[in-house]
Amino acid sequence: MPDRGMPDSSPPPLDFGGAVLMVVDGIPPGRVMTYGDVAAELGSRGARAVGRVMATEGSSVPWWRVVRADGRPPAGHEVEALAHYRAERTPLRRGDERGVDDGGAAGLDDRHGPHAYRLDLGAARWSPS
DNA sequence: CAGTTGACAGTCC
DNA sequence: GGGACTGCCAACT
Repeated sequence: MPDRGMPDSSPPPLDFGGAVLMVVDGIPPGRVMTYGDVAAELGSRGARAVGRVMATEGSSVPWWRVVRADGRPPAGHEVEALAHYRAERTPLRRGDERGVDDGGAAGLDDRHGPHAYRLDLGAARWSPS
């Protein structure tokens, strides 16, 4: 058998990114997972590597369900993620929940920054099992 | 082939 | 409770 003149130039069907997308896609609505948890699920500790995948192929998965260990959504998408959290009833920690309906510009109106809201990981953290 | 970057995490002050 | 430094892993230049 003759050799393999063709150095298979086809990429593997399931690489690191594929596994990440699969885990993220397995996160149910109303729940969130930290980058570290996703990486740990893959047997890796490259939390940053997971974030990198989300930045490239994340457009194909509910990226808003993947948040940081601080309880903050991905950088540059805080506002976009907030819209999804409110729609999915994800446990948020805005200092004090006063009803989803604040009646006005509240929600994006923060005194500490453009978006100082945080997720309640203690209640929204989900583990695949 | 090596250095740099990046949608992070964990620990110390 | 928040800010700064270091560590890790994968992809890009």
